[in-house]
Amino acid sequence: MSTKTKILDAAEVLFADKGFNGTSLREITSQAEVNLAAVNYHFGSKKELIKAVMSRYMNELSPRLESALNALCLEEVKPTLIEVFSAFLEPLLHLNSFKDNGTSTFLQLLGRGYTDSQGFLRWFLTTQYPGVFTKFTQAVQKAYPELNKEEMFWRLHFTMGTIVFTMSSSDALIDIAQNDFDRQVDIAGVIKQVIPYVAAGVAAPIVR
Amino acid sequence: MSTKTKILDAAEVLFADKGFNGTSLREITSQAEVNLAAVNYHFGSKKELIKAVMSRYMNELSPRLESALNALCLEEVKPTLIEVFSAFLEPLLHLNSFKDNGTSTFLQLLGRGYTDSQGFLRWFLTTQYPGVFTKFTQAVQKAYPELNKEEMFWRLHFTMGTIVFTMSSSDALIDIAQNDFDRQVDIAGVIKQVIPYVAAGVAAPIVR
DNA sequence: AGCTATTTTAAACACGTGTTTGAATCCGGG
DNA sequence: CCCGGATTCAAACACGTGTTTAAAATAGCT
Repeated sequence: MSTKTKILDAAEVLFADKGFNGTSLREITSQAEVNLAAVNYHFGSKKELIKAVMSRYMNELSPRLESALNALCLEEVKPTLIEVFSAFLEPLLHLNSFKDNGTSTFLQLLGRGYTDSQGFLRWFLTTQYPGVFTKFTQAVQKAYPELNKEEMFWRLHFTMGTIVFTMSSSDALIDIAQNDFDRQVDIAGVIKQVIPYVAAGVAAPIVR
Repeated sequence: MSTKTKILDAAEVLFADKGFNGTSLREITSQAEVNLAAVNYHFGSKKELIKAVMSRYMNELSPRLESALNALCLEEVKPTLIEVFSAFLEPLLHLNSFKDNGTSTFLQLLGRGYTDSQGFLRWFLTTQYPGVFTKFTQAVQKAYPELNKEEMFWRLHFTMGTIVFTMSSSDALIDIAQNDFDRQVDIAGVIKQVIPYVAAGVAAPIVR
């Protein structure tokens, strides 16, 4: 396995667990069993490494997600919000076959990216992968046309928050749930629980 | 104004903006115009300062919140979920008269506390202020008794995520909203938008 | 094999961090 | 007034950070 890959593999789990600022290059390189300088040699800087970690996942996810949402937009029948959000399920779970715990890791990274480092990652994602966002809002608009632009803006950000925040602490939550309710829970189970929640939230009656 | 207060005042806005790990004691003390060593003298350590910042808000918030939720539990009529979540409104907005931008700052701090520093703040809050959590779950249980313990666990955490995450990036979101929709938005407006969302989410049909 | 470009390595650099120290200063009560 | 505890202050400490350097090792090609 190449040094680059070893670094990316080690970095993504540490970043997901302890945040970008909370993870040092020395932790990453010793976990990856490579020299400290290798990060700057192969990636240039820590910031570029962060982008590379995210890109590896986004390049796997975004084509599948875009085409799933696209299919929804092209159908002649109006989709339900449940269908819109369910369109995320297959692409997200596919990350598990792309990498062990891929879904969970990616969602945790997404959560980190929103809060760490003053949202530079939000800028990175929206500028580098704009297609996902536009397709998504199109799909929601089609499912729930009564929602005006501003209401949709807020509800989609609430949804983003629900998903991202839940997933960024999903490991801890799953632990608690398994202890308290004595029941096997995995990331797919959490996602299936969250879909009705966000769908109902977006579909909430409009107050004006 | 006492040195202790000057430190707390400077620390809370920096913590809210850049996170706990992302804010250095030197930033805090120079903003507060006090000597660097004052933090360790008055609070002992940075960790204790974080706790002190949160406690100042929680001591203001928690009695009002508990009594509002308590009132809801004691009524003989079953409350709606909207009413349960609206119980948060007055206590939260009261923080604005306690301090400039108090509501926004506190919610941002809460968001930071969940993601920064591996959730030691979550431990701090749940152990130091358990009343809020138990009263809250009691109120929700009364409003929606069909929800079993496990489903409620997840939906309350989804709700927590929505609130906390939205608020931790509320400044950025409010900026975007004001530019894109040419409309004045404040933190109270965001809270009023989020209440129907989370109420609908918690009230979503149960899938078993 | 021999040469070149790529990669790895250990060491150092410059800086930022939280914390501690001990002297200087302030302030209230006898 | 003057003493003594509380507070402030500049300085230093010990350590961790991302990055850079230049030499050593490796790999690939003719």
